[in-house]
Amino acid sequence: MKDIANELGVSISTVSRALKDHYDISPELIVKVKELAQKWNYTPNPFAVGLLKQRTKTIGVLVPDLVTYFYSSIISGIESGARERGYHIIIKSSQESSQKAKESLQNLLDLRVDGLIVCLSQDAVDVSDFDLILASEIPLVFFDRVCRVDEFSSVVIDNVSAARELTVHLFENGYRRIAHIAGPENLNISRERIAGYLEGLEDCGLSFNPDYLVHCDLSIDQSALATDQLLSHPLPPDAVFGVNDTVIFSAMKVLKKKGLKVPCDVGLVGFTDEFHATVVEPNLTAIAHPTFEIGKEAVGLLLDEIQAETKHPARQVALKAKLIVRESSIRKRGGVSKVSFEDH
Amino acid sequence: MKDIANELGVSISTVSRALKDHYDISPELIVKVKELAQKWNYTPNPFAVGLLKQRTKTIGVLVPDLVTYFYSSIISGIESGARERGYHIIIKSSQESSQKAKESLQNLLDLRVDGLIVCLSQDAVDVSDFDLILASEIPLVFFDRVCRVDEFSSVVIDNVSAARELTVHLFENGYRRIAHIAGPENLNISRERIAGYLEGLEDCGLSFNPDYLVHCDLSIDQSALATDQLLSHPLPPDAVFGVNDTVIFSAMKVLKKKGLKVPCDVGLVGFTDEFHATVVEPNLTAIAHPTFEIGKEAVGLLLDEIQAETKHPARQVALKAKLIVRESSIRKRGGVSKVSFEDH
DNA sequence: GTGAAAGCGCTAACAC
DNA sequence: GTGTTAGCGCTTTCAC
Repeated sequence: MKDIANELGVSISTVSRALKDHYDISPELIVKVKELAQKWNYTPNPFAVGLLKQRTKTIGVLVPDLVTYFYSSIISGIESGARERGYHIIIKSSQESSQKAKESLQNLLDLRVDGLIVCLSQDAVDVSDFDLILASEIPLVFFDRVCRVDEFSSVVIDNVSAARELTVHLFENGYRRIAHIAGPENLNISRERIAGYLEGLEDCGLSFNPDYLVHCDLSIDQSALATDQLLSHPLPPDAVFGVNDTVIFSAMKVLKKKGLKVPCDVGLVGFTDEFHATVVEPNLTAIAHPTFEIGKEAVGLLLDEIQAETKHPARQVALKAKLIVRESSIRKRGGVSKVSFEDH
Repeated sequence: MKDIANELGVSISTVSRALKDHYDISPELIVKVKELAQKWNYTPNPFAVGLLKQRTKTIGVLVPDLVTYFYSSIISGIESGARERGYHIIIKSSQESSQKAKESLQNLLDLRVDGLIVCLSQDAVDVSDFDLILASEIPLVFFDRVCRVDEFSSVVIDNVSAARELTVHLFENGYRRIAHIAGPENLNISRERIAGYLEGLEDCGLSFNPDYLVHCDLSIDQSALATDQLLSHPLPPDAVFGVNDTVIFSAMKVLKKKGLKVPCDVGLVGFTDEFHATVVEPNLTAIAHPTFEIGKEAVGLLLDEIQAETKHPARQVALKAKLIVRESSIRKRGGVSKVSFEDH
């Protein structure tokens, strides 16, 4: 910029104004300045601008894990939305640890991002970490695993009604002993899906058997253990509804190993994203998350808050999740399993 | 910082020095300053530092797509390596378009990142976009899909020997008409895997049949078409080696739909990452990419270049890829298919 | 051992 | 219409 000013024999501020089409700079000068800027491919130094304006056009994204399809596709939505509105994203993974989450959050604050999009880590119990954010007045939007929804905006899916729908779906397909492998109780997604499961049972006139509700920490190993536990029951369940992907795939492996057939002996449904569900055999009946949209919506809410003149109240957006019926919950005509046979 | 100086009745520069344990600041002062900084949770403004030092502790990552496991797991490796060394990552997706890649690259340069990690988009033909980077002297490391390896460092796997190994593996399992669905020829990965395929055929004393080498653009639809084309051959192949994940999964679906059994009628192998391969049925024999390590290695090379006093020459790291033998290429004992039967 | 001052690149209020 | 100046937050040379 200085060079341009020198070259054209004008002052730096004139150049600055010319570059932003300020109303009272002579048109010829504007053209000349812009040509030169182009030629020397000048781009404004974001640090200088950031220092001056206290904004960075950058948003921080904190997810529990980068590898899982669920998160990577949400990130894809975030990236796409951010790009459209001229923002950049800095990504951090908490690796499901609230300790690392805290550090990353601090990092992002230190970097002076304009806003944050966060999904809680699995072990997030003490959510007071977010006091810091509240104090700093940096807009934050949670997605999926949320907390303090009165204070921060969030994007979720309607877990309760989706879980209810899944449960009723299993009932309608002849399953009567419907079990649920739930996630950690500190997470809203676990609690809400349990609630929906219970509502679903009630809708169907089934009584709740506490033995059929087991918890696990969402790891492959623990899910396998949970499945084992269910199967070792004197009257084992004839259907399992899993809180998420990992749990369901793990359960499926255990069932196969024991020689139990899905959907014949045991029906299987879960919350999952679109990709995996169609790759396993049998294809999985599941609540499909609109992952890309979750990302888009989250970044939309966030940028609205960032660009708002006055402080927004927290908003909560619940996206519609869809039950996709595939093979794992539909007993083939005439293919009544021994388990369900005993039952009828 | 100003507040701390005022509070303690010293100058700003003293505070600055105290915070970095400068040798000739009195120890008591250092303690006091640090306490206050802690209390008011002061963190240096990265814009001010960036402006002054012309470095940002930020690296830009440009990938063809964020959703695919291959890329998301590499990003995970990058994030992890960057975190360890105190760097942050800004992520951009080119969505496989070289036009978008160019824009993103420009964005990242504008942001004054300290370095770049890039994987070419599928249609990258004109690699002169990178002249810009060379001119700007910002370190750049390519991974997987690379170009201009004399000018930029890169992290790849040894595609030629891996493809060769795959081909020989098929031969050893009784397959004789081995086809290859290749990717776009502008990509090094396609060319190298074709080369390995040809070497493998030669090793086995098989002659190369040009009909058995088809190209596709890596999309699901085109892979399906390519598979159809191979199957419609008067003497269709008894094994298919696919250039990557998508191609193989697509081929598998087509084969299933036509009622052909894998591995019995047609053997199937490919280049893939670890997750999907064990989820499909039959499990896929494949060259496993050490994705996390690719990311780690790339960020390692990059940070070495960033932190080097003098300009490094470009380095090329080739990681060992491993053949993981699973079900899709092993004919069951006695289970000779009609196709292979004709052949023997 | 500590302070004053310049300057990193840019903008905007205020001059003229 | 255009130039001058102050200042965003910080580091560092030079002075004392």
